[in-house]
Amino acid sequence: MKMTYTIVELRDYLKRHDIKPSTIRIKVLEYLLNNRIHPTADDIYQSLINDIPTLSKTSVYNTLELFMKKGVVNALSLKEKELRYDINTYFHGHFRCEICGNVYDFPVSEKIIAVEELKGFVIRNVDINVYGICKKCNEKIKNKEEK
Amino acid sequence: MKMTYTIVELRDYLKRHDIKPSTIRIKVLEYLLNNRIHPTADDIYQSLINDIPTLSKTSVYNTLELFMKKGVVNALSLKEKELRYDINTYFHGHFRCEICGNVYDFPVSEKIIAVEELKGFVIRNVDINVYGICKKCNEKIKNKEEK
DNA sequence: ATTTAATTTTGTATTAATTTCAATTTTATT
DNA sequence: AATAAAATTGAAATTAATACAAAATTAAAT
Repeated sequence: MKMTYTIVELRDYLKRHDIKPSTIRIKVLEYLLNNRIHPTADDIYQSLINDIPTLSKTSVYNTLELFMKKGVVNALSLKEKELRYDINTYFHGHFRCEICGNVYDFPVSEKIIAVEELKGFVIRNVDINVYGICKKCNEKIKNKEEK
Repeated sequence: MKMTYTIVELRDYLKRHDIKPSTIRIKVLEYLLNNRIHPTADDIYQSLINDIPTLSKTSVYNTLELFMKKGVVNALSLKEKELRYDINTYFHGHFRCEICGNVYDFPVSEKIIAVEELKGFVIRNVDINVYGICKKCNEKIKNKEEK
């Protein structure tokens, strides 16, 4: 894992979001900031269990729940069994490749929800989820066909 | 339930989608066409169990799985435990009210995914999911505050 | 510093939607 | 009617997520 953030930075990040910085919370935050792969709770757990041998899954869930409430992460519901978590809370879309399973970010205009039919509706959250085959996997398929 | 479709129409609808029209499939299709509430598998099961007392949940899941494969329905993943199913396969967005739980449709331009970052990507499906408070629930809240 | 209170973390048990799969039933074919 | 193919059932398994009480840690108060 890349070590891009100091403990002080991580603590401050949490404090700014009104979260008391415990060891677990700092580690989960560090993982999310350094691994922008839209991980599942289990991804995070598996990665941290080496560092914190006493870590429980419940703690990971608790932490993510708190992070969501405080606006640190967003949950992604991508037609999979497991939820994924995204530390990038800026407005953007997600593309999940049906072959490799990777999730890509892409920019979207917020204007798309400025429609007559939603006047009077209070909008809290917008998810743009696209499913298909990513560029890499598509090129692999093309190469095979050409041989 | 509104009776808007004849058996012949339902059978033809399935046949056109390359699905052999069994009783269960006709009933599930009829329910989906007449109840455009984005139902869960359980909603469908609970509604049909009166008509077909021997119906099993597995059959509902099997039918929905087949319908998805054949492009009759789309599954909605709205950050709930259960998946919902939508017989309207035209491009549109979904708004789920966090208070009443209702899911509303709204129009979206397909252009939103015409971005540079997705060039070379094969797009199979697009979900636009919006979360918040619907007009009705919002007006109720406003009225309470005014009293 | 020690006691007390508050918070966080853990671990086990539970929940519930979905899946698996073999057995049964129904439908279609010869 | 017999046989083959397809659809349906029901029970068991799976598994992500939740609930919650006990344990551990941290913070506050004396």
